[in-house]
Amino acid sequence: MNKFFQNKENHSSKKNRTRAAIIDGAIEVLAKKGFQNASIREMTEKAGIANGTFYNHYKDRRSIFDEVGKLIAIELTNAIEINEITTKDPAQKIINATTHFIKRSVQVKAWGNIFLEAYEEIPMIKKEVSRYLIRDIKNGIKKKLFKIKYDDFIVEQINVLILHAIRIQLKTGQDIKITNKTSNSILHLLNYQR
Amino acid sequence: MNKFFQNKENHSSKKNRTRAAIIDGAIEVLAKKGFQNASIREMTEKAGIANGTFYNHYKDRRSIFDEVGKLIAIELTNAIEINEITTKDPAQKIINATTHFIKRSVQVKAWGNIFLEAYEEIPMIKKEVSRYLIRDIKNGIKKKLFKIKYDDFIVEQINVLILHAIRIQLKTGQDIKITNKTSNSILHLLNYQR
DNA sequence: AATTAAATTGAGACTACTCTCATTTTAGTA
DNA sequence: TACTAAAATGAGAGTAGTCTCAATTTAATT
Repeated sequence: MNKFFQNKENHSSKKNRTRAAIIDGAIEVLAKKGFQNASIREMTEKAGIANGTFYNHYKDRRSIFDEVGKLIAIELTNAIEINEITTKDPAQKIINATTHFIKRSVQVKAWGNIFLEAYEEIPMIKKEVSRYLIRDIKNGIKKKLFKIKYDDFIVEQINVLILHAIRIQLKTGQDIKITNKTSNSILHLLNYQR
Repeated sequence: MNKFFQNKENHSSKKNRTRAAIIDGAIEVLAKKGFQNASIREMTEKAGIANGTFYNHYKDRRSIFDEVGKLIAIELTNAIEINEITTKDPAQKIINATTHFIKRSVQVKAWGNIFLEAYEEIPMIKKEVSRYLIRDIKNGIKKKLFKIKYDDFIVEQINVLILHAIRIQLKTGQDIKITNKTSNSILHLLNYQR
């Protein structure tokens, strides 16, 4: 089992270590079974703790899902931050961010799968992953590169295309062509003047 | 309860009438609870039949979901056929079909909700609802109206935008502006030369 | 009307969970 | 080391379903 969040808490309090174990267990089960079929029993089994312990830390399945979803959104957004490029071209920035976001989501399959399910369910996630996109779109519009008026709906449409690229690649394997086509379509939506 | 499919079978055999009752019941429950939480118990209650009767007609929840999903896809595609316009402009045809498809999906909420869930799950649905779209796209490319190469992936992207428009309107109410923005984005994806 | 075939019924055996709580164990502190 | 507060435990009560099958009812046929 991937102990990503446990490893972060190795030297933290017992409470935090147990929470992290639950989180890692939950990620495994949520990714494999989806929210509705992810039982708390199986999460605690994977985490190596007793069933009842779960309830010392979380109220129910929904609350662990919320926490896991947010943590994953933050980790995936990190992939954007870490790989940010120095160009001033907003189109380039968007393509770069999109590419790395998709790449990471597909490489860490459990994250990708949970992200797909959590995106519509947890409002904070939409915000978290849209930050850079919104900044670069507004910038591109100001520079007259994108011949559109700014509109939240177009941001959502772009997100939906990104989610689709992730979904496909989680199903049929990593494929840079899919990501490139997605980038291309995003620029079309933004009415990018080449 | 909406008895749409039962009404079609009013003068059919007992077997067909019972099946139709199960289908109508299942639609109600699937729309309200989603696939995973739609119990067969509740479906048969709504249908006004005994629990065990379900199993004379369907193997399990998945098999009724498949049938319902396909029936709904066909009904929604009907909304395209019925409203087809005579223009030869493929762009117009696509916008018209999209508009009516979204409208119907949003008006019959149960259908819209089930369609959203079934689209990725049941391959036949993707095919069924893409038929007209593919025809018009190919036509538009031939006429040099859409400056792209034909690609199944772009069809999927368009579908994904349509699904998104439906999802939003099921959540926040019918809104022609959302549909229009979606149509506009579809033409952008097709690189439509105005 | 009698017969047979088809369809329906619902009790109940199974399965699989959620969540609580009295008890035990562990960690941190004096 | 002894103490105490925090955390973990897991048995079990409660809930909610799936699916089967012997018995019954209904429909169709002769």
